Amino acid sequence: MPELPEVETIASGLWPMLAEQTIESVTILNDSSVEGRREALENYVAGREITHVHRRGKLLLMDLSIPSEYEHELPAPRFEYPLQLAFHLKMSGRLFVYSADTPPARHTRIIFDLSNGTRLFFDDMRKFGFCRALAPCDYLNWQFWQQLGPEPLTIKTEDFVALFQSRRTRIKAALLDQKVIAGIGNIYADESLFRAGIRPDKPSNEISKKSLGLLHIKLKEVLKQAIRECGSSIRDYRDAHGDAGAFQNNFLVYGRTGQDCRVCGEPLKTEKVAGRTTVFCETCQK
DNA sequence: AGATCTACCTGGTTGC
DNA sequence: TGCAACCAGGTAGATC
Repeated sequence: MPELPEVETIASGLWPMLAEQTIESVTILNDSSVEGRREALENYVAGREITHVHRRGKLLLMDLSIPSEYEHELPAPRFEYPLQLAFHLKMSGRLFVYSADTPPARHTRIIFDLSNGTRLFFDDMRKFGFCRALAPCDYLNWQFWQQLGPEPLTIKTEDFVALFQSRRTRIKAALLDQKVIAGIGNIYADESLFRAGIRPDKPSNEISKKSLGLLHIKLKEVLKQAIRECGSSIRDYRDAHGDAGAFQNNFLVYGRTGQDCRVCGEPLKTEKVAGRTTVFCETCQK
């Protein structure tokens, strides 16, 4: 289930394989895997070169070249954003590059044929993920993009603290809310709250500035370590090379319900918070 | 405003 | 063994 570190890993793994490639054609095998204007994906993408592959929150973004002879056709504002492909992998989405003769797999939803003869597959067993082609004007109509919160790895700690001091919802719900902060999912919410010693169900505005500052430090530590270890692999996740990550070996709470806390030895508790399975230590988290 | 529930979807696991 | 129920996950939208 790709969160920020997994999407970062996939983006950095894909970029060397996609650099300088032109998308020759797009084949849509499942309609619901396309979000936004289908004709944008069908009509604007073929013939473009992939100029960058990167990440924003949990979105994987591919910048595409806009040949200058077409620039005048693009509605204003023309230059706020590039022409992009945005992928949200949700739980089971994967991106792989295969050789030209590779047929679609059982769960392949979209295929991009590339100029060097390889093809980019967007596979997604559960069909929750999507690909969206965005002309510069399309960002205005995409609520999810417009409301996406700041990046946890670049926001200043004082700003991070302010985000959470002003909300009455439970801290875990706030961490998972992409409008508050981008890129955090169930794994890294639980892991960072444990490391900061904060109960997941504690009202956000009742947590001291000091604790919120510590949460930011621990969140960044966990995200950076996970990126170094190429993400966490549980069930479906694989990176762009089909390889598993290693950060799951560092989980202190996620998926460890009933097992002993690695710090105090008490059994870990589980509870639903914000509708999500949440694991924490009643002794270590206050 | 915030909490809770549902929908979306599939395959693996658990329980009878 | 067979089959039903349940679970995981991120986000949107409805309802209280």
